[in-house]
Amino acid sequence: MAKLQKSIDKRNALIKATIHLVNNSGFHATAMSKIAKMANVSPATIYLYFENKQDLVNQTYLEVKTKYTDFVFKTYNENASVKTGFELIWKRIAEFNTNECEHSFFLNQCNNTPIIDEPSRKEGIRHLQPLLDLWERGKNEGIIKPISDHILYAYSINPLSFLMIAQKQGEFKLTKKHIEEAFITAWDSIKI
Amino acid sequence: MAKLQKSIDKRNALIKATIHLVNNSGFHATAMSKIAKMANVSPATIYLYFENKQDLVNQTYLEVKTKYTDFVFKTYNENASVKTGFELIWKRIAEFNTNECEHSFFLNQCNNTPIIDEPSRKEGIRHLQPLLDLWERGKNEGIIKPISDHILYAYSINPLSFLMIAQKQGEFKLTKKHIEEAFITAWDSIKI
DNA sequence: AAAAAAAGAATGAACATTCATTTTTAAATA
DNA sequence: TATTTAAAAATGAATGTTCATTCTTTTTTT
Repeated sequence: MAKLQKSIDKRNALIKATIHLVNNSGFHATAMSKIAKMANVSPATIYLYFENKQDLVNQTYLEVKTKYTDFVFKTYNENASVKTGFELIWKRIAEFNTNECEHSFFLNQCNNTPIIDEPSRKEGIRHLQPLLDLWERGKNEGIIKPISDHILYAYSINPLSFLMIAQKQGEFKLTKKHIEEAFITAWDSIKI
Repeated sequence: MAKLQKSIDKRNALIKATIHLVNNSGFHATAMSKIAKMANVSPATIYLYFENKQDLVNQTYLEVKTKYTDFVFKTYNENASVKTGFELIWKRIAEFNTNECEHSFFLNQCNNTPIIDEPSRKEGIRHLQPLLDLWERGKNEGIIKPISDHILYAYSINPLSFLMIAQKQGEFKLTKKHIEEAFITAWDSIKI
């Protein structure tokens, strides 16, 4: 194993452990020593890869968010119709929420609590720019309601996060049928 | 001032301080000594009112949740039509989210993170029983989509929480006009 | 003056981070 | 190729701080 690879493996193990522990106990209840143990390194080693605990969580957040964005737009095609384009993106988001539940839950926690530094979180929903552009087009074509992107997001995308959390908490099982119903509901909420 | 009243005042001050500090720093980053200072009591005094920190937060959660539910159904009338009934409840929830932002944010944090004991959180959306009953009626009348209550909630109620958080984070200003647009969107998402 | 409530200081545990050493790596030399 | 060696990486233990909770004393109430 090459030197660089080994380092990356260790860093990845630390990030994975951070996600898991922060998800289940929260930021401040997660001790560096526990993260170290789960990643099979010494606590001191963490500080070779990250400045401090806050830096570790900030970097984890950025990494997960990038992974999310990449996944979501992987299959997107700008030439599709507004509805088809929306469906492509929406279904990928749903897939990410279902299959990468830990990542998804972590992102949510970061977005809804004061875990993360303001600067790291401040970007808002701009990382979904292609979706915002699609909505813009939809508004121009008279297909999408002429309302704030935040409201469009709140009604068509954010509900998936709630369903994912409800599922994690065991209140609810998100089946394929539910996903289909949810998509129709999402579209009904933003279409004219 | 009667003895009992004084105690209640002190307890309320503690709960208020807890909400404020947990909102801005999270549960584990909020020291009992800071809560005490903000409530103008000694740290030791907290333990006359609450068993420990976890108990303080659990009780705060239950109290805020009760306040929320009471507020939301205060103006509700079971005899109204499904759409009117929904509007009555929805608008009250929106009002609570806007006017009692601190309470609302606190509830959200408790629902989306591992702050709260499982038993305290486990109730799910059942505290909104009159709304669930209304939806049941709406489904029977063929007015509301015949889908899971969790999905109905995710699309018609939960978005308000997202908008409230976006507002708190300064990304977005929730105006009266936005509220109207959001209501229409909520109804569009669940009506048949 | 006895009981209840409240206070501030004390205690002990947990934690983030750093320190002093050891182990590993890989380049240089034979 | 085998051996040496200096640098890099990793470690476990130590450090100093913070914090929840408790203890002892003081203040307030009745």
